[in-house]
Amino acid sequence: MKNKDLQEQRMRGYFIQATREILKREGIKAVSVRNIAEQAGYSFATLYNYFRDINELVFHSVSDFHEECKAFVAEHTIKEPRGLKKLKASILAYIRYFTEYPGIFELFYLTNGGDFGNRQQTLDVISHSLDKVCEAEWDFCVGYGRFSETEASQKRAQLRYAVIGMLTLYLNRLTPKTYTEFIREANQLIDSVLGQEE
Amino acid sequence: MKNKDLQEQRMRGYFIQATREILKREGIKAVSVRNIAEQAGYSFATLYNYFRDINELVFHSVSDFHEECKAFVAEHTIKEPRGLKKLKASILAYIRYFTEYPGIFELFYLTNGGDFGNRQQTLDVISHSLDKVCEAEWDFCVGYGRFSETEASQKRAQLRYAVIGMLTLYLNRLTPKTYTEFIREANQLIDSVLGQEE
DNA sequence: TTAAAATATTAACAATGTTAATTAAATTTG
DNA sequence: CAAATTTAATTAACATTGTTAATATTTTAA
Repeated sequence: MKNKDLQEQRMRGYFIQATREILKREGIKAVSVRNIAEQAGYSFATLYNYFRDINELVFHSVSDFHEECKAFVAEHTIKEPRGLKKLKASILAYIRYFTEYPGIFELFYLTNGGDFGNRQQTLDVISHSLDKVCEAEWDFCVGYGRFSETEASQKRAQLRYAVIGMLTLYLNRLTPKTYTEFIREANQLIDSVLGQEE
Repeated sequence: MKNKDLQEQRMRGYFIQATREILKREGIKAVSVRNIAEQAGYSFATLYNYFRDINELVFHSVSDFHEECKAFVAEHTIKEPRGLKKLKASILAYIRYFTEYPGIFELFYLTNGGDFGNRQQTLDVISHSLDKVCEAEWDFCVGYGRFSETEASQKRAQLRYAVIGMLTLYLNRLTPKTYTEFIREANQLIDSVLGQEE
């Protein structure tokens, strides 16, 4: 029965891939059972043979996007010198990823997910998304004494929450009104938490 | 034609009131044209004689809830000594208001409002909601030299964003998992930003 | 090749927001 | 005060949503 599993996985993959594309391209409001199925090349009812409901499908994408985000940040900070500089650049790249794909931010933080499949695992991925992305750099900074352990953990928490708050207000409430202004505000915030590099 | 206006305002009031009640009681997912109309005692189509669409109705509640929130905070911090103590208590009360009425948090920060009526005004009310609630206490702290102007504005920004981020993760992503834990985390965050009271 | 099982599709339902057509109410006018 | 007209409220209808039940089709087994 190996073929069976393989085929089933393939089928699931088609729907997952379709969902990812729609999410990234048009955001969550464009995701519908019929939309996904069409993009996958099947009838909308077929979807229910492979997924319990549309939420399972949507939230399955979370881990994938988290990996993509990590790669995005790594790529855009590769030539930064390790330490505070790279830490700050990573946070800015994280912010930039979500401004480029606001639909993914919506999925991660704003979508009402009272009822999604892998619950706890998915929730954890989301909640510590920024922490994970910056993990190595935090360790590095603590390693060479830039921050104490408790200092680091305080600042990490401040940034974890503040970055989500900033993105929420900007992407969802248009505050600040322009991207330039928003990025300036983000820089100020990060500087004021991490301290100016000297 | 004074009666006309009066009657129209009354009618609008019935629908607005109904919307407020549903939002507070059951959150935004329970808000529907037919639901509102039933609670208001009219047919669902009547609603369209007084509001362009359901969004106008929903977002009209924002200012009201902001006032209510301010009153809530004032009431719950009335016996705190002015200054840092009262500032911190105000932020905690603000947080508590939204944990008691998560539907209102959803309305303020999480609902996709690409298209609501009084746009800019409503957006500003939301974005500076915490700032407004704490305005007097910030001024007081700056007044007696506890913080410099720039210090205050940095910390104010940090808290503005971080509080929204915390509430988002707690109410929408169940992190931390318990209310007790969440409040502990909130206290830590506020202390680490404002500095311990000595 | 035919019988059985698995899988995909169409049809149907309930709920959503919104608009058009229709009925009821209020107001103005003779 | 009664009839005509304007205003307001309701019912009907449509397009979209997620989901399930009933069919049609394809694949597998004998």
